[in-house]
Amino acid sequence: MPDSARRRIPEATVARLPVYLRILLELAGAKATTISSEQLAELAGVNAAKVRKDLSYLGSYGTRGVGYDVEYLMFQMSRELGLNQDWPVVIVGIGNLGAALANYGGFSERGFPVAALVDADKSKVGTRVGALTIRHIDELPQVAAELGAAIGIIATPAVVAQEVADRLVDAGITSVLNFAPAIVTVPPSASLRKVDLAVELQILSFYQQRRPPPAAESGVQQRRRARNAERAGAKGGGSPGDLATGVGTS
Amino acid sequence: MPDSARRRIPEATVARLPVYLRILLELAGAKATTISSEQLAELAGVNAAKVRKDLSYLGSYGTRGVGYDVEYLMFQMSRELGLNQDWPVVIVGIGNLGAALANYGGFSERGFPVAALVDADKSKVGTRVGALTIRHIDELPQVAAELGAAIGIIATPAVVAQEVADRLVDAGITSVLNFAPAIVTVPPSASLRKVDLAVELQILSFYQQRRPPPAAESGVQQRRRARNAERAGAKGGGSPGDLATGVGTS
DNA sequence: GGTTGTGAACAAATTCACAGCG
DNA sequence: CGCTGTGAATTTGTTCACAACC
Repeated sequence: MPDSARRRIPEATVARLPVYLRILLELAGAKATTISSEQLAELAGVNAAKVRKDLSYLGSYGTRGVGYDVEYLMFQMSRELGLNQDWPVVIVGIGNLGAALANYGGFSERGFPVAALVDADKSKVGTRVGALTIRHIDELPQVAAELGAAIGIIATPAVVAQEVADRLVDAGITSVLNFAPAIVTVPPSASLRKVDLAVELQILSFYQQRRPPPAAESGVQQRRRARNAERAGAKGGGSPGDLATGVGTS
Repeated sequence: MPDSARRRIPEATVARLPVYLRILLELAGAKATTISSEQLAELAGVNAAKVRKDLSYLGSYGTRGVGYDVEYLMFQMSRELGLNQDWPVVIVGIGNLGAALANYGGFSERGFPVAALVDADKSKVGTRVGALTIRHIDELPQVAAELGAAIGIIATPAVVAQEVADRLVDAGITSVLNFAPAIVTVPPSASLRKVDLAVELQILSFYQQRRPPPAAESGVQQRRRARNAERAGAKGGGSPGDLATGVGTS
């Protein structure tokens, strides 16, 4: 199959690719060279058929009887996800959450350097958080342009979330991650995702009282408890016996 | 339809109920007495048919030709979600994120008081964060028992996330919200949800380069740009023009 | 033998469209 | 007339199961 001629990748698959990628990264660090769909499924907490279907949307990058080459799969997946380049991020609203996100190393590590902090509160402007100085939200267009930022994070109170989203879009930002507990919309030309912490707890509350959920969201296979599935060896330089501590179960 | 005889509520619906509930809360604060599925859909950023289907799983609480009674719907929904009572929460891992979550008022406000903070780092134990003193993770069973905590939040580094989950479950906690970028599993008797911040950004990165996503996750209707969809009419006592923009909130 | 890639079966979720009721 | 509640149609996502291939 040539490099082109690819189907449109389903949304559900797109949401899982980053999880696979993180696992591949760990595998590569553990010197694994290949991995089977069965093993990857185990580590990702999903079904093996799903892994194969998901990966097939990227192309036919596996080898029958062998599995997938870890490095090559990582490369293709990163490319598909657009993670060859860094995507600088602007955080709007430097309260508790905004400041924590600014200090959170996990973003830069994974290719999303926090490049600017912005707030509407003039008493905060000029203050430093980590290595960055907070700037005023009115400067958003300049700030975004300077950095070539494409992603904005909203960590403001709910009441101003929509206004902030509008200003982000006006400043040329096309991807928005909203942490404010409010419904926010962006034009079709931009993308939006949201994380509502209290909503997550409320969902848990529902299942707290009744039976547990059907299958625990996007992860967790009940049979075969993954448990110490950490360090996944696979055949490669690494110690060859320790993959998943229970891969070929059941 | 009597009070019993209810279908099993689909997972996708459960995930949206808290969003509706938040909107109803704002509406009630703005003195709205009734709301139609059309208006609620607008405010929630979803399709009206979906709202009606979702609400129908709770029972037949609407009035044809009129809409839903805001207070009554709130009551039924809270009951269904198990939000009549508070659910004390234990946060494990008081780093940047854990501390921010501890200080985040949004949890207590919505019925999830942060009741205890726990960390493995002895130099942190005894330290205060807000009104709480950090305790050692070895005390988890006692802490959980003291508070009757049912929900645990994992805000630790990825490597210890599974171990922490195990200890939470052993301590009698049956709902876990995982912020660590690692796959964690819990026994079928417990529930699990996860929030992976970097994964969210990576998903956005995918849509950044290509066309925008099919319909922007669980919100946003492209047609009828919600925008100033604020003020959801609704016949009620309150000044009928001021609903959103700063609903009852503080 | 082992493992992928995928068509086909199945299941879940969404949307349509309209009867039924206030 | 307006709006709910819901069967039916459609779309999306998951899982099975097996031929193809290394």
